[in-house]
Amino acid sequence: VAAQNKTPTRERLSRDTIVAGALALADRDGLDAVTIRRLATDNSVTPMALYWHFKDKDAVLGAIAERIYANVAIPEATDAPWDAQLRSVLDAVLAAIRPHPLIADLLAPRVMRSEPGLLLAERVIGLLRSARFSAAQASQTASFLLCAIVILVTSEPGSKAALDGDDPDAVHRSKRAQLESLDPKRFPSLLESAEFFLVCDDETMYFSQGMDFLLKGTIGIQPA
Amino acid sequence: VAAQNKTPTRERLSRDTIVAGALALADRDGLDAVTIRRLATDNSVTPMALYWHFKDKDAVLGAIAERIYANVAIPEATDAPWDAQLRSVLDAVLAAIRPHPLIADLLAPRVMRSEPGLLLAERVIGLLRSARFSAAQASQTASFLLCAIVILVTSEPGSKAALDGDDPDAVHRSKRAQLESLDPKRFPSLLESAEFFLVCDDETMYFSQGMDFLLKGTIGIQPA
DNA sequence: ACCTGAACACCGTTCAAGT
DNA sequence: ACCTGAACACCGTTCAAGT
Repeated sequence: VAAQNKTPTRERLSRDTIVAGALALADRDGLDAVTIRRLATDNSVTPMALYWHFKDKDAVLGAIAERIYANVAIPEATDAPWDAQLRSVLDAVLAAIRPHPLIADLLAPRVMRSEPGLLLAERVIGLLRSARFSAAQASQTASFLLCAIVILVTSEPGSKAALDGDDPDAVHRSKRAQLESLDPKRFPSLLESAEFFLVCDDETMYFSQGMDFLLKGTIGIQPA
Repeated sequence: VAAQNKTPTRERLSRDTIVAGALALADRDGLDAVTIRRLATDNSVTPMALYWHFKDKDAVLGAIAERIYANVAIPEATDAPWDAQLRSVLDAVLAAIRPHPLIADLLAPRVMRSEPGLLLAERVIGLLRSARFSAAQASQTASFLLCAIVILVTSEPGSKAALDGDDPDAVHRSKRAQLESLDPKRFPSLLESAEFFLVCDDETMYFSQGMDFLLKGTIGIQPA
């Protein structure tokens, strides 16, 4: 039952191998599976060994987040309009987060806690400032935008993130049953849309619409 | 150190008193403080007593979420334009969630898992359908909107939600120190906006702008 | 119906000690 | 520098038993 994903010939423990293993584990079994003791056994080591490489569990989680933010391919600044540049930055963030729906929640609170995340924020704030956003508006909008991309990923219908339980099919069926048993008089619109809470018919559409929303919202509150 | 908030003359254990206590505890000390064993001692009872009233811990958390969604004063349907009505519905959601920044994360994944949450979704979907959104668009936009309000609350700068640690002042100071030690060459915009990540100068402004964003975004993706 | 006692299989973390 | 052993103070949950 327990999958061993360690290298059979283990040299040494390192921050990098710990984080890589933790990320893979979280992507497969969810964040709850990431435990100090589990990481230890996966690396054929004692739990306390991890405390030499990381201050505590939170530091491990922080390192996972940092690794993902470091993976964002922030596009170079161009002379394109600010909103087009913003769009491409947000697209890059989405591309980096999408492969990790199960750990997306980890990311939102940690943007401002790692260099790569701060660089991302710097870029977004800069673009907003160039669009005449005040310092306060820019910082608030920037952090909202980054969090919003996270919820776009986590709340994609039918994604693994929604099905927190162990058996995805069972969760799916029970949700469907619950939705279809609703009173049609009280929940007419919900029943019409029920299936779209369970599966995403068109992922590309879903995400491009989400990004459109974020862009339109940002443009909508742009100071005159 | 341990605050006892039980009624000295304890009659009986009930779902309602358990949930009320859990909510108060979470609002004060955060979600991590909400533990079966803590709730038990707060109610002068054995941990296992709770398992008669709730299936498991998740059911307790679900009941907390339901209680908050039940508190949303959904405004009556009027003949006002759909976007004005949407705005007032979202305002009602915000008003219900704002007092509970520390448990806001609990709410997003649980909208569709309680009657009051489903009623809310029904209402929002209905409004979007009346604005010619497709069934898929409407359901996706509705759940995004509800989650977005949550992140508006949780990511309010300087709110208790951001300061997860025990000592809020210490966290605040360390964050400020970290931000101000950034290289001005690489993080010019961030440094300009630094203080707005730490405190919110104008809460009313922050939330009204956030709601404007959500409305503009929704209108922006409205089908032609 | 409502609650307790004892027990199980987990956690994160500290501290002293080993090499 | 890098890791182990033993121990502490917690968790959620089950299961049989009490009233």
